[in-house]
Amino acid sequence: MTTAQHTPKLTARGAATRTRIVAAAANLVREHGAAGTSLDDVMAASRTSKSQLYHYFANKEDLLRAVAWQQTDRIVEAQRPELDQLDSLAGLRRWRDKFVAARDEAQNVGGCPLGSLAGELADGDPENRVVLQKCFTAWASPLLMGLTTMRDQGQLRPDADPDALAEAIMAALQGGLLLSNTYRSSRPLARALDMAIDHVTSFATVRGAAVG
Amino acid sequence: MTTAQHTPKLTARGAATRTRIVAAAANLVREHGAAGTSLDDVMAASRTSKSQLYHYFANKEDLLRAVAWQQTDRIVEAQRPELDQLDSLAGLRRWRDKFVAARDEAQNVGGCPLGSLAGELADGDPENRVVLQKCFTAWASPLLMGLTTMRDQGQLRPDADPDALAEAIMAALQGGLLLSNTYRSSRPLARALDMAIDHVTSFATVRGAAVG
DNA sequence: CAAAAACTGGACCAGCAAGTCCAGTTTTCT
DNA sequence: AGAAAACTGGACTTGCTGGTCCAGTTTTTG
Repeated sequence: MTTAQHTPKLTARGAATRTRIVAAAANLVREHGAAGTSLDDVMAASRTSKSQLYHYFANKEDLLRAVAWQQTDRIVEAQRPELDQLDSLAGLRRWRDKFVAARDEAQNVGGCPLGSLAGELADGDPENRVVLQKCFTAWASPLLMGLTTMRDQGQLRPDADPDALAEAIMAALQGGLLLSNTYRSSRPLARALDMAIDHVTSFATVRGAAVG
Repeated sequence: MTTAQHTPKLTARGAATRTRIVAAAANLVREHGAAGTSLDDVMAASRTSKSQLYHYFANKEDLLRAVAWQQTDRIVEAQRPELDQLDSLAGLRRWRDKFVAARDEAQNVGGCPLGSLAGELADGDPENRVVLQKCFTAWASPLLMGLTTMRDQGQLRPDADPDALAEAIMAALQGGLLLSNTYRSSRPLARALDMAIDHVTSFATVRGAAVG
């Protein structure tokens, strides 16, 4: 992904410091949520000082936006092996399995790092929403491409709308993660994703069913 | 719904005060989220004092749990006309339409009041999760009953699992609301719910299709 | 009608939050 | 080399937060 930020000129050391800050903040946000993460925590975890934070970021929300980018990179990167072959029903199912397994490994604690960020940031600065939208789009992009390929190859009927399908899958994913976190069980997520995949399957042609 | 709390003995005035506090807190939480709502805000909005808050609630989380109950009541109550006839595909679609319309009326600002509460409370006191689970269950309950009826009446195939269907619908709903809030558009919600209803439809019998 | 219990108001506190300031060091550029 | 710009540390300020305390009033109850 490498979602480059518009950071004009940075020394090697400066860039490293900035990266360290964002990484530390991302870890904290993943564990305690955005509101539950103080700048002091970020300072301690990244071994930096207040003035450095404000040297690299305008304010906390600005830092949080950078965290959103980083999370997106991280998520997309972690799922690259699966996302890269999301061009068949079988590939979609592998992606689902990996996701559910990952949640179980994390004992279903903590929702989607991007989803919780969205919940806390979406009602703030309008700039936040722009960033979050781009993050979701970036995340869904491999999904969208895979679905488009499937349709173009004739695995899905021509009337299948890859855009609508991808968006619905993302919704199922987010909602599933929220419920799974609340119930401390991967079951809601699994059911939500199964529903989403069944939905895609309902657009499959004979050929698509054979491939998938 | 009337999810009664275990409030031992309360004077008429005391009960009124308590209700006033919860209602005010619920409004604030709906607008600014749980973390964004201070007890001072609640005091001002409910015309009460600190000591009253702590007379009726053990601490902020306790108040927030009461808010979750109240939100659930409110949600279920608001949708009673539709939820009561959720025993056909047509009824399900009416419910969907009402929901999407309501979101558009609210200009898609603010996510699900219960969903955002879940995001912020689920990782705190374990008691929080118990309450949230009960809230989601209460919300999904009419859905579950409707789907069960549909299966028992032969509108859905015997292998349809009302429990799984209801949970998947809730996930689609929550995820759809999150994305709709982020995109300030009801489109993601509409697509997610359409997917969910299509999923139910895929279990419909000839008879069910006729009724729905 | 009194005493007990329920209720109320608001002053107060300690801690922590984001954000500011500035004096000093290191790196970069010419 | 030497000035400018980038970078660094940390003390400090201001405001708010959840939570405590207690003195006083109202309501309930024996």
